Amino acid sequence: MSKERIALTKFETEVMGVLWRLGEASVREVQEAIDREDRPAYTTIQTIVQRLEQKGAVRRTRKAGNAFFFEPAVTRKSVYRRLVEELLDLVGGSQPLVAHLVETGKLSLDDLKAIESSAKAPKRGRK
Amino acid sequence: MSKERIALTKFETEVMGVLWRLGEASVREVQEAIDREDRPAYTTIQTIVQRLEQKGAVRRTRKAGNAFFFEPAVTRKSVYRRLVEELLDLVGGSQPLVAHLVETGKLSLDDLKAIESSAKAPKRGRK
DNA sequence: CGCGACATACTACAAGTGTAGTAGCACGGA
DNA sequence: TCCGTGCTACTACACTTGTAGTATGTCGCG
Repeated sequence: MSKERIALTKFETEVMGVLWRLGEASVREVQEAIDREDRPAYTTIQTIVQRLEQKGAVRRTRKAGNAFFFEPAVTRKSVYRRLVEELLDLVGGSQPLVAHLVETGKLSLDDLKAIESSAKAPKRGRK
Repeated sequence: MSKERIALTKFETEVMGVLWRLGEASVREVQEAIDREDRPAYTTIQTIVQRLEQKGAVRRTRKAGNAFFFEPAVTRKSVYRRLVEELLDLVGGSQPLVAHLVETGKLSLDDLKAIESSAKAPKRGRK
């Protein structure tokens, strides 16, 4: 279920990133996992997590002490898909996008080759 | 000049897209160029153009009749760079991004090859 | 059992964004 | 020259987003 119609903001996506990495985490853990000079306040993270919960992007799992733990309720892939689609609309397709990446040196030809081969190979892993 | 620190919203970027395509346009022309089911009101486009002007992303060129014409004051590339960088931060690099494109079928291996060769070739064209 | 520490739930708020209405001016045709 | 039509300048507004404070609850230690 949930061919998610969910739209996440930049910050929300960042928090999801932590959750995807950790699998499950408390608000405190999320805050500590966020690696930035100017780390947001605990309650800020809390708000974000709450909004994510309302949007159905995370769900509570268990309670330890008086703290809740949360886990992702949407897949990384589905969220990335939205992000990427939005960008593609803006720049006019993936071809131009990748070309831009190569032009600006963000992606080397070797990278491309690497991707090609791993794509050709039966791509083991979660479907 | 202007190693632009400008941040544009989605809609603003869309309007810039029109301007980059047309080179120069009036508000009316921009509105007509926007191809959407639910086309925004004329004054909506006007507001966006005004904000773009304040941000320094467009400038007035001439006046024809009682209407102004505008042209881009920032390059497409510089704007794309920001967009892409933001996305890359979120997804963790261009390699994962392109891999995602290939996986989800947004980009074919042939596309990759095409990009490779055009990148190897001295890339004729507007600089 | 009581207290302190930490968590939660709720509230707040300014800036940014999409969206558009209105008042008034100016250009060009008659 | 006068008028209408279209354009500009200004104003408005609700919703989102990032950011955080406060009040209150509760878990576990001593």
